[in-house]
This record gives sequence, C-alpha cells and structure tokens, in this order.
Amino acid sequence: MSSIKEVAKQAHVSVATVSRVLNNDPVVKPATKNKVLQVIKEMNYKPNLLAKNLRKQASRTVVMVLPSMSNPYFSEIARGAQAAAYDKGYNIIIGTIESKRWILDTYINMLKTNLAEGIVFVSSSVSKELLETLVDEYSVVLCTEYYPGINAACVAIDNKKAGYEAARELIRRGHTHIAYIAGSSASSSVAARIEGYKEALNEAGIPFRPELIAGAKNKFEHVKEIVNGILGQGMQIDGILTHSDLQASYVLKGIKEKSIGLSDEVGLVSFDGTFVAEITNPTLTSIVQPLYDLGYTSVCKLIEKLQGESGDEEEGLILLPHHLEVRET
Amino acid sequence: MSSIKEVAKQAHVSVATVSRVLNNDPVVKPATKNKVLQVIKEMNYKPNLLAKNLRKQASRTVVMVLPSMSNPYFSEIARGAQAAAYDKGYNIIIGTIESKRWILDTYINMLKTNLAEGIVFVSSSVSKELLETLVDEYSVVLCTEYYPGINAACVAIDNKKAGYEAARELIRRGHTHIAYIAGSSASSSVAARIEGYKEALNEAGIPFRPELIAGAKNKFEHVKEIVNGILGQGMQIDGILTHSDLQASYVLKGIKEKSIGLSDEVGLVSFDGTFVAEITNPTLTSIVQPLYDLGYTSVCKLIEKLQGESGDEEEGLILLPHHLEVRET
DNA sequence: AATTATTTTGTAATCGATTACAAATCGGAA
DNA sequence: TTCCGATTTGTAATCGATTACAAAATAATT
Repeated sequence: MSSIKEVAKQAHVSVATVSRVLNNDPVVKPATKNKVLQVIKEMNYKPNLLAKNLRKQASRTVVMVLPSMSNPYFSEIARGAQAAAYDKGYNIIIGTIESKRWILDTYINMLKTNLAEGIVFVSSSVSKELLETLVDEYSVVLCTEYYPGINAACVAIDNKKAGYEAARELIRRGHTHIAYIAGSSASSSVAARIEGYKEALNEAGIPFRPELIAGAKNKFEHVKEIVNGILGQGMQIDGILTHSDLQASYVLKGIKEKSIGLSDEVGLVSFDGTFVAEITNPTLTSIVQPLYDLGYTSVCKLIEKLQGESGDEEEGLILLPHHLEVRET
Repeated sequence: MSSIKEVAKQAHVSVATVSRVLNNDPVVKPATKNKVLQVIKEMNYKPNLLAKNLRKQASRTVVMVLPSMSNPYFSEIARGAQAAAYDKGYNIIIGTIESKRWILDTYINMLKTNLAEGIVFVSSSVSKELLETLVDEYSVVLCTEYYPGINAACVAIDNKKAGYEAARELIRRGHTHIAYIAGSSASSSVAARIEGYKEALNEAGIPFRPELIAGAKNKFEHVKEIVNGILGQGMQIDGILTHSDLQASYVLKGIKEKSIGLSDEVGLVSFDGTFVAEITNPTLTSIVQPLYDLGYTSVCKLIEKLQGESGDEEEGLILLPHHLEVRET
C-alpha cells in the first residue's frame, strides 16, 4: 500500500507538500501541485483515512440506531439518513437493536472510542436513563420520539395533531366506538396521539373509554389477542386506530380469517403510510409520516451540531408535516 | 479525553504496560494488572480506536452494499449481516445504492482508504466490470447473485432448482399457461430460475413460449404494464411466477382493481417469502429464501477470508436451502 | 545590489495506540 | 554472596497522515 511518504519521494517534494495538495491548500505552486497530482495518479495513491482520522481526531462518521429493520417504517427513515450523510460527506452506520438491549452498547462504544462523532436514536431505541448519561458528553439527536427534559434535538411529527386527525376522520364517517391499538412502549408519541384522539372524541361529544386503548406489538398474534380482548369485554367497536401500518394489516388479516370478530366494515386508520398501506387488500387509510425526511433531517441536525462551534443552541423539537391519506379502509 | 499516557502516569507504569493490560497480555503481573484496571475504571478510560486501527492497519469494519432498503427482501439480508458482524466482533456499514450508481464509489473508497477491510455485494449492486477490478485487490463476497468467472465466494440459493419447484407447483395444480415476471436485471439468478422453469415445463410436456417471459421492476405500474402487455398479445395465462413478493402483490392489486385483466383464480407463486407474502390478501404462495442466513453467511465468509492466512481458497458457490411455502394463491 | 516582503517548501512534532527489544527485578542454585 | 534464568516492565520506533514553525526561494522595493 503506497503512503504519502512514497508519493513525496517520487514527486521530489516533502510529505507536507503532498498533504497540502491533497487538501487543496491554495498555497502550493500550481507547477508542483500538478507534479504531485501526476504522481498520485500514477501510483494510484489513496490517503489512509485511519491516519487522517487519528490526526484530526474526527472520523466523519455518525451512527443511527433503529429498533429494527424488518419494519418498512424504519427502512424509510434509514434511507433518508443515508442520503443526508452522503450529501454532507459523512459516513453513517445504521444499527439495529432487534430487541437485544446489549447490542446498543456496541453503538454507544463507537462514540466512546472515537469511531463515531454523533448518534441518532430512532423511536424508542434507547432508554431515558441512558440518554441522560449521554447527552452531556456526546452529540445526540432523537428521531420520532421525544423525551421531555432531555437536552437533545428531536425530529418528529406533531403526534397530537396526527392522533386528532386520525380520530376525526373516523368520527366524520360516523364511527363512535373507536379502539386505539397503541404502540407497545409507553412512549411520548403514543401519549400524544392518545391526547389528540381524546380531543377529537371530546369535540364530537363522544365519551372517552380507557378500555378501548391498548398497546400491542408489531406481531399478528399480539394484535389479534388485544383486539379480541377488547371485543371480549363486550365492547362494540366500529372503528380502529393502529399505531402502525403493520398492525393494521394484522387487523385486516384477522378479520378476513375470522380470528378477529369484527365486521369488515369497521373503519380503520393507521399511522405511517409505508408501502404496506398500499399492498393490503383493502388498502389502508393512514396518517402518512414524512419518514424519509425525518431520517434526513435528523442526520442533518446532528451534523450541524457537530460542525457548529457553540454547543448551546435551542435543541428543541423540530416538527415535520404529516398528512392523512384516505384509501379504502 | 483521557489517553493511554495519562492512564500510565496515574498508575505509575509505562504505556506499554497499560497496553498489555488492555490486550490481556498474560505476561503482566496480576498486581500491576489490577492496579491498571483500577485506574482505567476510575478515569473512565476508553482506548481510542482510531489510533489502534492505524497502528494495526485494520479497521475491523466490513461493508455490505444493497441495491435498496425499501424492499423487505434486502432488510432481512441486512439483518442477518448485522448479526454476523456482531457475533464476529466486527463493525458493519450497510449501504444502499438506490439506483444512484455513483454512490457505489463511496463504499468502494472505504476499501481503498483503509476504512473497511472487505465488502459484500448483494444482488446486482455492482457490475461485473467493476467487480473484476476489485476481486484481486480486496476481499469480496457476493450474496444472492453469482457472476461466472469472478473469483469471489458467492452465497445464494439454488435458483435453478427454485425456479423448477415454483413452476412445478403451478403445473401440479393444472396450470399450463404460466407467465414469468422476471427481475428487471439480466442477472444470473433470473437466468437460472428460467432454466428451472423450462425444465419443469419440459418434464410436463408443456411447450416453452418465450413471449410469456418478461422482466419487470418492483413498481406497480411496471408490473401492470408487463402483465397487460402479455395478455394483450392474446396470451391465455392461468399461472404467474414473479421474481419477488412485491411484484406478486402488485399482480394481486391489479387483479383486484381490474387494471390487470386476469381472473382471481390464476395461480401465483412468488419468490422471497418476506412478510409481504403474509399480509397480502390472499396470502402468497412463495419460494421462501433463507434471507437472514444469506446475509449472515455472506458476512461470515467475508470475515473468514479476512482472517484466513492463505488467500487462495475455493471461492465457490455456497448454496443455502430454500423451500416452497404454499399459502393462498 | 542590498534589503525587505512574499510566496513556497521543508522539518519535525503530533495524534494514541502497539510491539520489538532492552533493561530491570526477582528467585533460586552454587 | 554471586551468578543465571525467568519474569516483569520500560524505552522508543512505528503506523500515515496534519500542521506549526522555520527555512528557502522568489519577487518587490529602495
């Protein structure tokens, strides 16, 4: 492997000059610059970034941690994140937890060992306690999930408004017994959406019934259990909100195979708006999140933070617009 | 940021000793080892991996390049790849091309600049020409797509057998006019599956008709166009094989909204077996690929290669088992 | 031509680890 | 005690870049 030293020797200049050429230092005389570039091309030289990174104490690498990869919701965020990193000239490591908590250490250690300069946590991929120990020392951005009291920027949608709009849509269609299949975690987005949901009920004069709310994982069996559980309590349901497209697809599946005792005329509105909403039969009405942009913006914010000189900026909530897409359900 | 030097000073030993402790060198006396470990803990010291990587000329990082992320087919491969990297103590960078060819350079440059030690190309994320220039100099593994004449290991399923089995299933059910919606690229897997398909036809005494084969992208509009094109030529179709679950879901969608002029009793078998096959209505009969294992094995092979002393091993085709999963279509 | 100012290049320290080799320490045998 | 070998530790070079500072080369000024 050719090094800068060999290039210097071949070009009859010092390593400093070669380095200057590599970094486009305008101080080098055009003649020498050309000579050096010539040699670089001839030798097919590429600088060793391990050395550069060490010297500059910067890896130009960021990490994005996702709960999982199998949900298209996350892939879309990751796609935006990759694009942002590319545009800003950074490398990005996309890591997933897959519900094995200890894997998170791998990614956090990248910060601690200088392999990465900053990190984006998507959804509930990290606990508040851990976050607290990180935000002071490292650059952290949150994506889709807000942690009150944590001093880190958060990029998300207005979940309360989204919950309100989703519920209002069902109410508009005349549904009044609306169940809410929330996400599994007690996250801020779930809480905010429920708030919005309540507000819509309230506005329509429909009493709020807590029995109609339950958390469920992105697993068919789990969703089925939850819905049947609510129905088993004798609750009449004519509308359902789900936290994700996948959950909604499971509801449809359950209805179809009659393992969920709902008529197929129940109103169904989901969150996310991934391609899943378009391949189910019937297709899903959903609150479409700007997933790509959420990923893109998160990484941009993080990199801005890394490059900004003063460390004490707003660190607020950055809300991106969502919209209701009415399809067949 | 604390360095090894400061640890050495605090512990009243040399940096060499600290380094030995960090690397579990059995030569250090237990007493000093404990003393050093104590200081490391007190100072909350973490070694700077940028320095270590430079010195050892190894980043313990590999790259996996995927055509895209939006297809669950690839996410599942990526999931396996991540697990393998984790198990082997490597970092992995998952990169997607998203049909912007120039992005590939980003990942290849990681090899050239010592940021990564090896690379896995999934599907047709790289051209044969480029591959040829890479395999001699770098460690390369191919995943799901084989390039004859290229000296790199390839992890895939037996596509010919899979094509045969898929077609045979439709024939078994009495279908004889079987269209094949191949992948968009002129890849080896497409060719192999078509070979198997032909073999099944041949075995059943059904004449092969090239008009029934067409490539299509993973886009609804494109699949619709292709299928309607075949039908427009007056071809009677009572069975369809698709290269992916997504394509099959588009066929179902087209049938349902009558934008594809097929009866809903047409036999449909897809490849992949992602979760998509389970959320469509009806659910998809498909050739299930061991996607997670394909990703896992690819990365393992790559790392083995990196760690192996002799560079000239078999480099052959590693075939993983697939199976036909009969669902509703 | 001599002096100064400016441009261009080179020398050497540095980033933070690893590791070959040398040196110190220790224990036991003569 | 003295010497030898084994164990343990330290010194310093090294990885390949960047960069402050010094030095050389060139241009401008008197």
